[in-house]
Amino acid sequence: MAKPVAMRGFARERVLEAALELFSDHGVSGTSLQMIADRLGVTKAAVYYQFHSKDDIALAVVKPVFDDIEHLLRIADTLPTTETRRSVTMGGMVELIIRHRRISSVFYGDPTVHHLLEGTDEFRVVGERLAGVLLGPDPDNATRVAISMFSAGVHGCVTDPMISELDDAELQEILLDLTKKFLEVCVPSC
Amino acid sequence: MAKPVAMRGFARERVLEAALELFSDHGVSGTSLQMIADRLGVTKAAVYYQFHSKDDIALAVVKPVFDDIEHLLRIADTLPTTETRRSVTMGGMVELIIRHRRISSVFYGDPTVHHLLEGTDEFRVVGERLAGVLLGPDPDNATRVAISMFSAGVHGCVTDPMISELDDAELQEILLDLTKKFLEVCVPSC
DNA sequence: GTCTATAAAGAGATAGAC
DNA sequence: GTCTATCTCTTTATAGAC
Repeated sequence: MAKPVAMRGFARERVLEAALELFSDHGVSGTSLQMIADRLGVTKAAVYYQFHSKDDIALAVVKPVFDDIEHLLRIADTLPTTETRRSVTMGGMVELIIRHRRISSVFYGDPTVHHLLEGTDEFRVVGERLAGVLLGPDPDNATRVAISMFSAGVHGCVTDPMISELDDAELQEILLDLTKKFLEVCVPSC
Repeated sequence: MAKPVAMRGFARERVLEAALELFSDHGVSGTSLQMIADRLGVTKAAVYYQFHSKDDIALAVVKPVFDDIEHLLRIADTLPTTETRRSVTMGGMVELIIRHRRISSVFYGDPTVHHLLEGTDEFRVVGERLAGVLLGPDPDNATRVAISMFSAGVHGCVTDPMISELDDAELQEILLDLTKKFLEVCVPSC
């Protein structure tokens, strides 16, 4: 007899939730399948039933973020000018990163995950499209640096312990304001 | 007969150099002593002769950065106002991070290293003093977020592959300019 | 100061019982 | 779908020869 639909896939979600917490505490390389299993009170074999490898888990954890980025890029594609595409994408990224506050910081800057994403066409392509929209056509060096600093800054800031007391709404308001000012002053072509 | 002074400690430096390259490619957790030994063409035991543990290597790699931060903070301590202390420290950090371009990015945001540094009084204290100078007395939330974004942004940007073609001098010029503008526009108390 | 050898623990992953 | 048990490889780290 099949399990009710409402129950199906719950174990998978629990693995992802536990993995996310551990990844963000210890990094992906610093997290073992044993640690994930222990946190769930199950054995490694039970985890392997849900995912074929540790890489699979890491990719499944980040997937929702890339899905949202892709959605944002589809919206940006409908906009008429380079400038509006860029500013809408930057604002959208801020909201998106805060929505996935725990996830995005885990993966931005983690070399292990970087290599994993580079080796996964689906994700690499999204990253390249995002960079294309943020940089615009023929970006000069100052623009490149400003965009890089913005991206790293937002990702890094949302999980900075110094900031952790701020709730999502408050953080988003401040970050959107900073983003607007930053864009006006620091990106030459705006 | 003792080894000539000019030779002493060279093996140690070679270990640190190899470790730095591997750490920046694979993260600290993703790098094993075997990988370090292999890159040097020696055995693990030879590495263990120079350092008692992997943590020791990681701490020795970051030490020069913290030495320079401490030097910068001593300079900042001599300045009269909160604002000059902050702007001089921010500019100094930009130069310092570029000077240690390969090192600093490895460690900023790496959870393994974060825990290691938190557990080492010498380094934790420097980090706290730095945060104190950058934040100033009684920082509001917007200042906290701006400073956090600045720190993460500079660290993340210097090793962004998108930026890697820029040489140190060019990158420093752009980053110092961005820092100045950012400080004027984004930090409320300035 | 660098080696071989090895211990002891933990990693990722699989097979097969229930 | 979850377990026990196990395999194989790698890890950190030490002991002792040279």
